Amino acid sequence: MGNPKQKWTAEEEEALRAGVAKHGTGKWKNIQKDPEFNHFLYSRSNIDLKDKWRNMSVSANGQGPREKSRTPKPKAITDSPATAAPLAITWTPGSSAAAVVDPASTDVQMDDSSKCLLDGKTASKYNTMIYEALSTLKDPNGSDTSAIVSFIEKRHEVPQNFRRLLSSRLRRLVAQEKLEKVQNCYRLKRESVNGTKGPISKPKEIRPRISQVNSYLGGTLEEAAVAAAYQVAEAENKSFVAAEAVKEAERVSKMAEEAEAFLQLAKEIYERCSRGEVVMVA
DNA sequence: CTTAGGG
DNA sequence: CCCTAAG
Repeated sequence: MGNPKQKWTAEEEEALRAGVAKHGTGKWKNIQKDPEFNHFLYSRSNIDLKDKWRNMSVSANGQGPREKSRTPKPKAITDSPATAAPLAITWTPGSSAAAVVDPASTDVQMDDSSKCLLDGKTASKYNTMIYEALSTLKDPNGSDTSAIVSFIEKRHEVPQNFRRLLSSRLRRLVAQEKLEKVQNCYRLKRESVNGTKGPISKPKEIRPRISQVNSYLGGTLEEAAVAAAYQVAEAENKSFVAAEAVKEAERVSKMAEEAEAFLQLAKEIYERCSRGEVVMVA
């Protein structure tokens, strides 16, 4: 849950620079796959590397306009790592502008401003769709890409090339150990505090919330009806998930009861022993 | 599926 | 980060 925004760490940037130095510009997939860098870049895709390198380059150019001789993307393979892109930047979704961060400060901080509420929900719309599909399909062996695609297509508007996007997303989620891949099937994996700095995964509270039928404001009545149908389906899905959670809670509380009963038994045995009685335990 | 570039 | 167009 710590990666709706996924800020780049200093380690990742270093690995990217070293990777470019080793493989050259444009070999993003190789860099990502390289075992030497994969340790830092496993949660990034080749496309992410490309975007990041572009951002670092513009940042470097923007800072020192007077010195343009230092080309940040050398085609030639350089022996020495860390040739360019000295500054760290933060990527902003809405605009092409990038905020420059003080290079002196180690950006190993976390936003304690705690966007806890937005945290999980702000995740790429596609990730939540995937979780929705997997938690509903509940296939013990996992669901393959086709099953997931067809499920999502029933409730959300998706682009034409959605299948391709979906598979990339799935692969990345597997890499982040958020999902489990069996053969060609993907299964929902238990929430674990993975390598990325995620504080403590708070149990997501399940509250069926009636959201507005937006995105269809300017549409026809029919479109609104379709949207409403989607939301009904989604609500049903959520109540199903909620039911599962209740079952789990009941199971836990039953365990607690048994534990307490056992504790009572132990007490009694202790009492009788201290009175000198001989206690036989069957 | 991978890159490149625009949004 | 998402999307689209090409190899």
